[in-house]
Amino acid sequence: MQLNEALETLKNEGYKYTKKREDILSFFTEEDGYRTASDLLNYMADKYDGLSYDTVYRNLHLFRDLDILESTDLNGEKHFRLSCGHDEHHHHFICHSCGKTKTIKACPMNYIQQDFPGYTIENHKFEIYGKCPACQ
Amino acid sequence: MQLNEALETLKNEGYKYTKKREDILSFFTEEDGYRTASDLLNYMADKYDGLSYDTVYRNLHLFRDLDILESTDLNGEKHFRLSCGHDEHHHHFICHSCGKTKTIKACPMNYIQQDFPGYTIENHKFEIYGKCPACQ
DNA sequence: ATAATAAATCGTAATCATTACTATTTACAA
DNA sequence: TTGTAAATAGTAATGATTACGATTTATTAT
Repeated sequence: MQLNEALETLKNEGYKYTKKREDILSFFTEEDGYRTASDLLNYMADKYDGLSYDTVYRNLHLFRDLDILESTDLNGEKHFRLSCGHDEHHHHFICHSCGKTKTIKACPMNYIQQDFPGYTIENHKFEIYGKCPACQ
Repeated sequence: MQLNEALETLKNEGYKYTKKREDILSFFTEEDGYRTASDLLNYMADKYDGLSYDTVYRNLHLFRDLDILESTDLNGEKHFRLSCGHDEHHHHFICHSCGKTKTIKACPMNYIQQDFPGYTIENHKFEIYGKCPACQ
């Protein structure tokens, strides 16, 4: 997902353009990997004095609802990254040191759907955690 | 993991027996599935007036360190269940309505270890979420 | 261009889960 | 039964997140 594409999505869905929204999106297009609300607050603090929590969280949740961002729970804190929505279904290795990810193409769900008769499967999570080569 | 086995582990590791610890363990042996600290507090409140947060969290973490319990992050809240440590490696379907689990025997890690040269893999998580037959 | 208005943001407080800490109590070993 | 380290109570602090009235701003209609 690119910055322009994300801004386009916002416009198409009837949301207003603000410089803050562009900067939030820039943060995620520049940063490659999972980042927290607090990472974003730090980044934005350089440019804006007294940015509201409300603004940060409202936009993070809006962007996630619009599939511009995706999120995962890590150590009791939500982490966000640019959505991979357009790519084919996959999962992530996540470096617990730098937050960067590597795509896992294999998805175990293909093999085991039939093992759950009577169950409603709503979603699933497959993540590998460790250190990437750069963080060794 | 049974109650007696868990109490035995505590004793062997040099921890003291208390009725509160037994009751906490009973909660998890009676309840089959993932439960939160707050679920446990509710259960214990019936028997103990003014049970301390410290006691609940300290014991939850102790039990997890001793592999009596295992935990997972769900909706920004830690959920605990009896450990499946002795069984062969597996994962869980988790019912988001009642917290009960179903074992998933297949583990995708077997297929993809070799796709991460230069990476240190520390752990992984594979969970399926949905509704179990009883909660439909 | 200007005014109207709905959306976005600010400033701040509230909430929820979790952690921390001192004083007191208790299990257990000598 | 007494000494001691461990466990707990009572409560405050912390960190992430949510909430909300007041104010500002982007966009639409005039």
